Amino acid sequence: MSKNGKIKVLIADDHQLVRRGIVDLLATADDIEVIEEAINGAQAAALAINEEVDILMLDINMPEKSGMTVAREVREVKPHLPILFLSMHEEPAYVKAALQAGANGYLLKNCSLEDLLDAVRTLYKGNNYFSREITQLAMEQFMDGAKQADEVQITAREKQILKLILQQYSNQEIAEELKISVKTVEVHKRNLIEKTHSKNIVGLIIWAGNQDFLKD
Amino acid sequence: MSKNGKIKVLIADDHQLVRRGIVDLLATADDIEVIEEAINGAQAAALAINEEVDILMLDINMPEKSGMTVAREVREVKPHLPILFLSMHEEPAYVKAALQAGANGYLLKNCSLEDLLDAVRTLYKGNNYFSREITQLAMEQFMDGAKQADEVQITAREKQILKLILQQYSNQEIAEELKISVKTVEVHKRNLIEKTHSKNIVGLIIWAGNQDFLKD
DNA sequence: AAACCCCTAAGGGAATCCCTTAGTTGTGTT
DNA sequence: AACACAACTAAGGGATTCCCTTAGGGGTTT
Repeated sequence: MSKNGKIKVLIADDHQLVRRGIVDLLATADDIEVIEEAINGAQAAALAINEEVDILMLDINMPEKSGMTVAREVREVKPHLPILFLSMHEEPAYVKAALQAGANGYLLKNCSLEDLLDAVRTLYKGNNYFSREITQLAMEQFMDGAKQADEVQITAREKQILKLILQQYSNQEIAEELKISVKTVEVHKRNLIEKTHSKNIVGLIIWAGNQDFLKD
Repeated sequence: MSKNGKIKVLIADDHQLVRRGIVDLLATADDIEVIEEAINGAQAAALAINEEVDILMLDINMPEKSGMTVAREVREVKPHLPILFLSMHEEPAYVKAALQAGANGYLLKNCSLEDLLDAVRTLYKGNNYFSREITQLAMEQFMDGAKQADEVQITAREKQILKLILQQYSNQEIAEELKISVKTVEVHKRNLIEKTHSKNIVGLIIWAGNQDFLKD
């Protein structure tokens, strides 16, 4: 905490209007102050590591470095700095990725102003804060996740083949590229479709579109 | 214009933080006032039609009704009301869709505060305003668009079939659903793949993922 | 060693892809 | 009215992929 006793917040978001909204809002709280604003991931990581900060508020989609990457980097240097993700996405994939990156909180951008203040204060106390929607989501996943134990595990080979599929390679082209038989390619493809509970390639492609491990 | 001579703005955005940012910003200009805020598309359309408004500021992605739909509806009743789109997306598909819906302006959410004020005043004077990035985009498209004349025109039938494909229907299932021959379904499928310059279904599905006319 | 997963691969029938050809309908043009 | 044109329909036929079954080799876990 700084000399004046306020919670020092670093905001990273590439949208000026969003930053503006947050800054103005936090200004209304006399126990919180925004000390820095970052407009991209690289800047966010640098500031979070070098400056004295109590809370790191991160947008997920940023140029240079994604929020996930920033979080991972900061975690290595300052493992106890609370990181609050602010995102438009409530898809499970995003939330899970954020948690794996070490998030202490995850707020949707359509949250209420009170939620945001609550989140900052809660994180500052060392606790986690997740918005209602995310908590709800986690509960649902937990519920039928107990039965499914899903989570779709893709092997390295399958990932490799999936990437080629997404580049519109035919089975034969994939076979040539990887120097294996067309029949083997068919098997991998089929396994991918089954693992993702798809009915055919279409389902696989749609599923792949919602995965972020392919976008590295 | 209202009695006090200020430009009356209606803001529609489902993210409270974004609305807050815009409202606070516009409050700094003494020739502009925000008279209404809508948190979804349906509300935005109703307010824009029934209230006295000078500028309609629309987010593209909103629950209930998308910004595009709102714009079209408002256009029918008030053809001269300036509509300013505020979006995170600078993909050509979004910008084109906005223009077709009758946009007078298109701003990216990472625009500067001055840009936003400029945009409101320019639209109020009856002119169009597009941010630098969008203008740039339009110029590029215009340049090599002269050669390509692209724009992918999908027929109603093809759209109908594409939606079924995306639901993982097989050719046979589509044929039964639409009461046509499997051979005909194959033709439509093939035409879709060619129109979208895809090599196979995979390309079509990926292309479809970037289209928003399917998400109505 | 047995059980298990991953990668590899083949056989064979069903489905889809890909290319060609073509009839019907509606719409707009001359 | 005659013509052009695009959309929708459909079939034939070879190439490719899908789908299911079976199966061997290599690596890890129990």
